[in-house]
Amino acid sequence: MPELAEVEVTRRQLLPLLGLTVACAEKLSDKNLRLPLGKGDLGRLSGARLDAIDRRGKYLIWHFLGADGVPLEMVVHLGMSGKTLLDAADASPHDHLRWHWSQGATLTYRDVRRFGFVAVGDVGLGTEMTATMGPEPWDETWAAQVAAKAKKGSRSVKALLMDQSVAAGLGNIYVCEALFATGIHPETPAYKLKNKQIEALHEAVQGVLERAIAAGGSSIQDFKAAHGSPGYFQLELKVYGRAGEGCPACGEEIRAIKQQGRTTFFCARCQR
DNA sequence: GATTAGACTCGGCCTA
DNA sequence: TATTGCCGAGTCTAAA
Repeated sequence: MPELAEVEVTRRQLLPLLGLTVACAEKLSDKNLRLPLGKGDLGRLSGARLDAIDRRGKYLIWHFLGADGVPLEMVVHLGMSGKTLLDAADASPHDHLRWHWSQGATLTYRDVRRFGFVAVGDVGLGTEMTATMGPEPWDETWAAQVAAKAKKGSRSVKALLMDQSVAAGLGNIYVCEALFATGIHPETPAYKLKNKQIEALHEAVQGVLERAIAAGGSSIQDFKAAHGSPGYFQLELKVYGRAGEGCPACGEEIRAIKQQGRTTFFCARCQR
């Protein structure tokens, strides 16, 4: 559940926990996540009341008031395959952490590949961990900030947008989709982009993410019935994962290439 | 030409 | 073989 849209959907799904207190938090697995939890980190959460959950890029920042009256923070990154499950209906060998809350609720952190992590610390941990991150998609200065970085380097627009210090929250799927929506070839050197193109990219990024969040949100409604993963699979992706299919705009075959070790999907006729 | 800082790419982390 | 992400190591490049 990796890119900004999925993280935001996850955040909204977790809001019912606000105001609840952690009875205890436990480790379910000996295996470390990307960052190992410090000894006693989970213990600090016992008796802590959850006051807010914020998102910055793909990071979730949880604000607690500790049992001793001192505020603390928990930072969660879902990596490639991390999920947070409220009152998980099943168990998995990939369940790593569980929080037991007042009023009987439980939250499970499940992560097959373990590229994600959970960290607990003092106030400011979340800010510290996201200090070098670029603007959020709904930041009015997004285009200006991205343009400044685009003019500096020599790399492709795809690589530029994938860089979290340039623009927060974008990943492989939504970068491919936003480039398709604006008709920009993914291998275009970033410094060649016109300001108008970057402004168009900003609009496309917002549109794609808004639709993805809406799709994820609506899929939560019928989640029980669907018994499937919300998000991508219900979202109408125009090019991502569609190599060999016809472009929805012109019918040209959608191509897949590798950039920075990641697959890029695009239409060579629509994107130049 | 040699040095250096910053930009950039790539492999590895994991599992199915 | 593939993969929604990220970071550190190593390489490249522009500038002084």
